[in-house]
Amino acid sequence: MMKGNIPPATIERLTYYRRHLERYLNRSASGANFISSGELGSQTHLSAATVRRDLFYVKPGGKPRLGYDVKKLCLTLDAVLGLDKRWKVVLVGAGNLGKALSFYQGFRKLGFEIVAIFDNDREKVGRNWNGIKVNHIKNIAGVIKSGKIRIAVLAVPFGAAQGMADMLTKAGIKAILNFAPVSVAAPSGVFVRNVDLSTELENLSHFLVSEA
Amino acid sequence: MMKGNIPPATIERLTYYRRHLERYLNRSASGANFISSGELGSQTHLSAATVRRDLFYVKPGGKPRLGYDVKKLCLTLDAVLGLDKRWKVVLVGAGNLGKALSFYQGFRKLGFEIVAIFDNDREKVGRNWNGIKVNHIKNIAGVIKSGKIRIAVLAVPFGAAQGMADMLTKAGIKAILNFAPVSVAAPSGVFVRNVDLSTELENLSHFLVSEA
DNA sequence: CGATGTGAATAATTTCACAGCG
DNA sequence: CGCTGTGAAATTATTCACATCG
Repeated sequence: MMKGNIPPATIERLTYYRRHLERYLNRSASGANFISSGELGSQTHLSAATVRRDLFYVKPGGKPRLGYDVKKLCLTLDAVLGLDKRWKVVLVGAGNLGKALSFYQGFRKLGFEIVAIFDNDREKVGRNWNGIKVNHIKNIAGVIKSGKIRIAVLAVPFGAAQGMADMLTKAGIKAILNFAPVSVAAPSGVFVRNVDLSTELENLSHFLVSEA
Repeated sequence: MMKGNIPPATIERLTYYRRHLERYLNRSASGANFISSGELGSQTHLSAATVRRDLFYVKPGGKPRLGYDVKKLCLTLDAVLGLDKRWKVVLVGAGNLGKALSFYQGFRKLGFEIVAIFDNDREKVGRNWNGIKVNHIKNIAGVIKSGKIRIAVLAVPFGAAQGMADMLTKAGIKAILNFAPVSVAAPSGVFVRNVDLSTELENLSHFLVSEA
């Protein structure tokens, strides 16, 4: 791999580019198909300069007057984003959000497969969601270790998040996507990404009150 | 209001601070209760310098040797973030994600109330979720206008997102939280926030492949 | 003192602008 | 030509460091 260091802001946009390029691939099965930084920018609502600067980090091999070979660019982005592999994922928390995530089609298409779901509520244990049985949390370390699973999605309440994150890292998890409304900490070497749905709404209301 | 211009990165963190302060408020009902930038920083996994710089934008009125009056700080943040008001929200898309969002407790607590849910699937129209009947999409403009609703949450598939966003802005929506895996555009004066669950996972896999 | 508030320094990100290639 | 690739400039964000206040 060894890709130098790509800024986080760029990584985030690379995933957008990849998704929009997918449409291109689907539309024309024909051989050579090129896209310019300007076109990709207008599709993603970003400037051509931003697109070129971002792609610069991954050595996209664009051609003057033509742009980027879409198929080749996708392969390059997949390698950078780790989408050329399949990833087993455990989901912790079988509430409404956990359920939505377990049924979310987008994950599997990108190579992320939820292989186990855990909760501490005996009421929920044993239910079958999208082909996966909800398992009791006490079994999680065993499943992670025997399956050599490195990615976890956390969809548990505020108070339970940090404790679960600790349990996950102890069991060998290396990357956590946390949906609890509290940012969780992890030892270095473990990557945590916090997504807070309420925060996102608050951004909107701040915009509305700062207008006028 | 008129708060000067607060950087987007700071706004995002202000919402975190607010959430963590909530715990403080709940724990001690006693009168004066102060928190320092250092304490707040260690709770949120940020540096004291970042906390002070962020709060600087909202004139928090901290006291040397003591820190910030928690109750007063909450009120200040609420005003900046628009949490001292109640916001009516429409939800578009009654799939699994839409369902999780409609049952999500966090929104209502912050003053965001989902008052209507829309879908174009006749199969789903009429169902009752958390006290709200799923309505047909054809009625959305009327509901938005008569309710003077300004915030919408979009949880529809890729292909439907931009069209729906256009319909929403035409009906008077001023802020959109978009969960579709495509960023949508809107005229200036309308604020769009894109949240892509797949993107978040891709950040994790990039981290895992860039290690080693 | 030990905390805030805040200029100033540093770092990161975005944007510009243009040489050079096919 | 019209595009990429890429230094350099501009902007934005973070961190430092310290005067100041209760």
